[in-house]
Amino acid sequence: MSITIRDVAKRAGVGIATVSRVLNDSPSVSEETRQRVLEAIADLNYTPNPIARRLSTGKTLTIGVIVPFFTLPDFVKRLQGVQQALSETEYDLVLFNVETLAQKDRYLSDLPRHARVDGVLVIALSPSNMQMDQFHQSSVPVVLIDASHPLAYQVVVDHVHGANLAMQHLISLGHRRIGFVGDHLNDPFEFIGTKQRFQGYREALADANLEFYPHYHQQGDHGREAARKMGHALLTLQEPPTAIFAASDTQAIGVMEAARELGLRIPDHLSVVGYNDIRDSEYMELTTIHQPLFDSGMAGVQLLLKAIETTPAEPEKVILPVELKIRRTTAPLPH
Amino acid sequence: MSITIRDVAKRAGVGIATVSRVLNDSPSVSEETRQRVLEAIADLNYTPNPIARRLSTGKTLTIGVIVPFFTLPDFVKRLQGVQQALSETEYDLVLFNVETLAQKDRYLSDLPRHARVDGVLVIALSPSNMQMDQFHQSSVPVVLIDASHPLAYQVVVDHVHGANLAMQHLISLGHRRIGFVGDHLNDPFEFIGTKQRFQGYREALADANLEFYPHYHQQGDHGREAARKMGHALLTLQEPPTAIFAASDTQAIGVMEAARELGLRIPDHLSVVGYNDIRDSEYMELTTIHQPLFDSGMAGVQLLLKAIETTPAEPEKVILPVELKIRRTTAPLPH
DNA sequence: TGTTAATATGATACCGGTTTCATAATATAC
DNA sequence: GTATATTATGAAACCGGTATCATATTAACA
Repeated sequence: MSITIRDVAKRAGVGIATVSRVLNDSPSVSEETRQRVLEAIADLNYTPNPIARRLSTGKTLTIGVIVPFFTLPDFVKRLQGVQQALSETEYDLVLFNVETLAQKDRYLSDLPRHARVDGVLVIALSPSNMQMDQFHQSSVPVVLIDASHPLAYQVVVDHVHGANLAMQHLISLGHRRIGFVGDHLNDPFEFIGTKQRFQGYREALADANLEFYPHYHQQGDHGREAARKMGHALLTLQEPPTAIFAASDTQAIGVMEAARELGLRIPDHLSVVGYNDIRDSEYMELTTIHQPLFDSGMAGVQLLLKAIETTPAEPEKVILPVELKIRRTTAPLPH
Repeated sequence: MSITIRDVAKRAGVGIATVSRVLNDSPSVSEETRQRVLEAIADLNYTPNPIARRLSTGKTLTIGVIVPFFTLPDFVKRLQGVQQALSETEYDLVLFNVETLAQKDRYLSDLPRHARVDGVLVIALSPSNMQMDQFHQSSVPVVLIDASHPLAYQVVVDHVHGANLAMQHLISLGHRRIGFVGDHLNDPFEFIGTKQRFQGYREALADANLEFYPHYHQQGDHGREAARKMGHALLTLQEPPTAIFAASDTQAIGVMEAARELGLRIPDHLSVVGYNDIRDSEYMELTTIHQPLFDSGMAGVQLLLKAIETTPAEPEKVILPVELKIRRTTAPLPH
């Protein structure tokens, strides 16, 4: 059917090994022969069959990316970084979207088998010990982005620190009654960011000798609407908080909507800090913690490619910085 | 290194052909032999190498998906439909993100070669005649989603009709001065939706015997911020429109922001209709044209798989319906 | 019971590349 | 001018599956 290396060899009057050498830029081909082969390749409009190459070399030139809820802006942004970095290489990106725990387990168990991919990038999901074990046994490198496992390569952000930054900012503005709006702490996917942000919230309170009031802590589904309800709940307490730290910008926006509905002006009556610094945040002038979503994807790819090429002994860990972006949704506590 | 079919054959005391038969559920294997082979497979923890299988069968079990700006909500939603549909099959999804014309051409030219993928799904990008030709020559099926080419399988939405619905709604409410906020008509990517919506706008005006005022037509970059500026421009005209049809919900939101800034209440002072019915729209109670983004992805996959399996003669075209969703951003023209 | 049909199975060619290894041709050294 | 090192090249093995085809075994039938 299609043109193979043997057709080219025949046409150029050489052996297939020579054609292969030309294709792979081997130095030991005479200039004359090389030209003849290149001509035959051009004449026949030949391109090597990548599948055959993969079988023969044992490399799939493919990276598997496992990502949960890939329509959510945070994950999309990370995925975009991954995509961008991979597009500059010869690797293909195979996408696995996870929306259920069953899918998570399925992909994490399937991918190390069969040598389907040369490496796996996992976004925001932490594999079990058994799953990590399978990766090691099949010697398929894994890199976790915003997830953790002691034996894995990781690209992480210190969300405890990020939450601390947000809280310190509010505290330094004089706020003492600070609410927290976040995701369910017992989410079955166990996103590490969720727990870490809450931990940072509590740490910062403790460091400032402020008591933790459980009713200032709201947890719920992710999304603007759920956050609006949580914000409403906080703001209609007998003694409402004067500032709210939201675990994501999306949730911060929900909180601000709740405030608006209740006739509270931001930042005059209520200070709000978000997290992630998504696209909309700058536009909405939201004070937030910038986390390098896109860069985390890029860094993950770099780490993975390194692991694939050199298979070093020690798993590496890259920690990316967070940054407080002060905009217009926070202000000193009025007295 | 890893375990092959030959190891299994040896262990089970059979030939490799028999193991292959067991793997592929061939009926002509005695129950006893089958059990012995299955046992050997389990003992050795064997899984067949998919690359070898691909080379041998000539099927890659892989679908290439070309999508522009895959972080934009509309495209993500379509992609999600594609992903969902593919996850129920044995096909892998290889993602190609397009952000420049060069990338578009590169992917559209590369993918038909080499038999890298069994089929290609193209979202919102229309291939050139030459590119379609290459697909035909290499007999790699293509399906276009929300894009067009006379010789391709297509899943489309009639945006002319959609725009007409939006306009008829506004006109029936008594509006006569209706602005249009949309993307650049001469966008180099030539998204068909852009032109079609504008065409629908003009058609509806003509049908209602309303004149088209060029200064009521704003075009600009996609995105909320650009739309806000366009909205501002329209609303500060000497004789501003009483209603605005925006080519996307994101843009409609921008327009509404402009209105708010100018102290105009919606829908009392200004009616706004969007397009797409993205997630936020329901929440914001935006009157909009619902277009089945997710479903278009699913339909595209179904069409593609059919094309791969049966290679029918005639390219098929699936037309998905649009629907006007009347919510709370449109009202009768006050007099 | 002999013959034919049906069933089960293994040997082997094949998919289209890469890689090893032996060899022919040429260059260099003595 | 012969011996040796270097360079260029092709034949063939290999990657790990699938598929064909010939054959051995068993069942069905006259």
